[in-house]
Amino acid sequence: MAENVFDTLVERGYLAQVTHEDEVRALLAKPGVTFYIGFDPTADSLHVGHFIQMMVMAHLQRAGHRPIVLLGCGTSMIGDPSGRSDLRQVLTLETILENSKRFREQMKILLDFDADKALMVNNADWLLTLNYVDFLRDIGAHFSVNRMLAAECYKQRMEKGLTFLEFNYMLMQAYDFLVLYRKYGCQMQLGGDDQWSNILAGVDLVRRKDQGEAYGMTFKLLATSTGAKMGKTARGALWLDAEKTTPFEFYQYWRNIDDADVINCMKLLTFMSLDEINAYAVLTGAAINEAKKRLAIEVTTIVHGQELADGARRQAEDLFENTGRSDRMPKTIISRQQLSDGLQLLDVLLEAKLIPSKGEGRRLIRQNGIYLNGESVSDMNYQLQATDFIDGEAIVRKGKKVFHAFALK
RNA sequence: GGGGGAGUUCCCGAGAGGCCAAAGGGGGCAGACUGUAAAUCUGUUGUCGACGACUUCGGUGGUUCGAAUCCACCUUCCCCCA
Repeated sequence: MAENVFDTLVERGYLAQVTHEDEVRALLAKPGVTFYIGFDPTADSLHVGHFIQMMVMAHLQRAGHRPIVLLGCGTSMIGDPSGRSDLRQVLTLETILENSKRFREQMKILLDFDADKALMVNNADWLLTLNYVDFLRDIGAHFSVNRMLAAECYKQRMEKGLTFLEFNYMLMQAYDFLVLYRKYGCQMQLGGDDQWSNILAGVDLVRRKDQGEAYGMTFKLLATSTGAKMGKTARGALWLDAEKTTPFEFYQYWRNIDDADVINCMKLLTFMSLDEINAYAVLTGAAINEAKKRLAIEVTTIVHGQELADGARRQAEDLFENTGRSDRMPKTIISRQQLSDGLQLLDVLLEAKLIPSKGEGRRLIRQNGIYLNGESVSDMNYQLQATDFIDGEAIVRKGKKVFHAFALK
């Protein structure tokens, strides 16, 4: 049954705001609509926030529409002030271009670029060569500063201060839409809900300049049931790059998600059918763990592929449900010579980066947070001994969830 | 261009010559309880050869027995006026 993809997006809970609900729904009923989402390459990897946007594009592409991924190398030179309380660090063009290469690769995770079924373009191609006066007369004339200042996205910045550089960001993004409309017949701009003001500006501009049929739509930002931003780890964002967030860490993030957020995440981050998801929604208590496992394997498979996802899942099972050791766990090699010379446990932990300092290590030991082969260590000056290596391996656990193997060579 | 204010530890934010490694909160980490969840409670949160020592309060110099606190210059940010 060919359902309207617009309804799918609504049902799965992506939708936040639409400029013209009825028209957009009618437009998306028939395949062939070209739409775009912009991504500013301000970091060297995409993260889960971008992943949601990619999921939306994938749903639309599967329904026969044509996505344009707009790499914002030009806009990154400015920095989007929307919803930010501080000035973005100014990046060099070199960094931006390097980042955009990675974005380009990661987009292929969910989008099919064969035979122009999806396009990828870069706004540096038209923004960097703009003539200032021409641009002001042609585009700037259509913007009301009064309206811009009233926009929600600048609220925070009205208190802390906003530079003219950043203030121009909205014009750049609006101009992007106009360019894509003219060049590719792109009719819709999508984005996270924080982009609503910028998207509206673009829709207005296309309508004013070309009397074009332009529409905009935003999607909810990934948030927990309590409203906090989701996708944060101790070391920053939850990245899609396996070098920055390992598949195991990635899997574990979803495996440990709040009960209240599992179903929502399934809808937003996997392609599981709503029927199937609803079957998980009835679970209560400890049974919800089944839903978390399913969520984790589904998302990890999409992002890292089946092989790595399975590896992550098995590592989790080995560590938490089975023996407490895994062939895949992080490992540090220790030589017999080092051991016989005398090895302080604290030094080794530091070396393996399980602790950032010895002070932290001592605190952990004092609070019973370090385990050697399953036994809590209480001696701060503990020296590793040959008997600690069972089958040539000593397993250290920090807290409940961080495992590390030390192998004797 | 003129005037005023501010930069403190991961973040917010107290401190106003010794009692300051610096209140309080948030966050983080660990423990208890659990279901690898949440909530709650407890402890902890600069570094090290650790009842001591060393390095931190935007930067550089200075005053002082002693400076996050006083002075000078520099720097960044904010506010008001133009």
